[in-house]
Amino acid sequence: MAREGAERPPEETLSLWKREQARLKARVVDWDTEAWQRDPDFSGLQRVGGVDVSFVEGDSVSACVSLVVLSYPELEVVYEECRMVTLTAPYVSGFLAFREVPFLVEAVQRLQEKEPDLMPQVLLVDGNGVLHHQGFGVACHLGVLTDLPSVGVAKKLLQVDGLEKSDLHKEKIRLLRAGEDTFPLVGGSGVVLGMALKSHDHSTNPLYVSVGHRISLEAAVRLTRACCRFRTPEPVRQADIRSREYIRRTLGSHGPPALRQERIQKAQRSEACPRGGLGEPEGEDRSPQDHSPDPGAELDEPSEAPRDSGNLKNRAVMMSVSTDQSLYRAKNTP
DNA sequence: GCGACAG
DNA sequence: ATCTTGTCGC
Repeated sequence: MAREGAERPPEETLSLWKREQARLKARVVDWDTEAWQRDPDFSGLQRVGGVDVSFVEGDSVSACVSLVVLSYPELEVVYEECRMVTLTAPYVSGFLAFREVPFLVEAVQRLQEKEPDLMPQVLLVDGNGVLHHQGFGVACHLGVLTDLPSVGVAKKLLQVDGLEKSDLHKEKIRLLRAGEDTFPLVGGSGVVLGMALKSHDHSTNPLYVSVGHRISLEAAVRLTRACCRFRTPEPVRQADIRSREYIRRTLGSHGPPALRQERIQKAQRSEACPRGGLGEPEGEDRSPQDHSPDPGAELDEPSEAPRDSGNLKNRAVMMSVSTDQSLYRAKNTP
């Protein structure tokens, strides 16, 4: 029973969502709070988390939420969890968090219960941080609700506050050389909202990095860069790969019958070319050859004093942050 | 009708 | 997000 896509919520709901974003935005800390963030080599950083949500084709409410934790600097997966969920809110640009964040928070809570020692010291999130309509994208949202440092890594530019894919913007992209180049994304107010980062020598489209929570933009970009083996940073990439794989394993024998045949042929084609090249064909990092070698508190008054995000005492803070379910449930037309 | 549109 | 085909490079 693949339920059909949810419709756009009424203005009343969007209004409530905006208020919530404005309320939580006050809790965002956009500077470094951890010692490792200031260290040139990130010494002290040992665990980087990544989250992603993949969807079941033909079904806009069934999805797989995955949370992975990679060791740093090895970037090897030390924790992984995939879980099927039923989304309650539709996707509306600017309100991605209301669709995904409740499940991401739950994933972090389960990690806290099962393997507290593996709690990541920072989360890389697929989406924007402060580079957002209300200055509070999904990366900020998740960061604030969990009180974990977080970074927003988007694959497409969200055209907000004067930012646009103008010819000038495209020209700046063309000028990015080594796979480490960046240029600032300056909003209309003159504030730097994020950085465009050419994460890979052979990738055309840059990543759009912005502050999520408890980290400076400088450290956020440096960290993202340090986590990139391919175009997308490994934590996010691994979360993506594994959530997709989970859906394949789970719905492999069922799912949309009409599409199964092609799915099989695709799988066979992938196996035909086991080793992939380095380049990620034109911006996207979804090519069959893209497989890497292995398959696989009260923050009301932010203090300048660095806190250890790995300190489990802070996790209690997370539990205290309410996630009013009604706010994350789309009220569609009666 | 046209442009926008994180995931 | 998801789907698609081909193409380049090692």
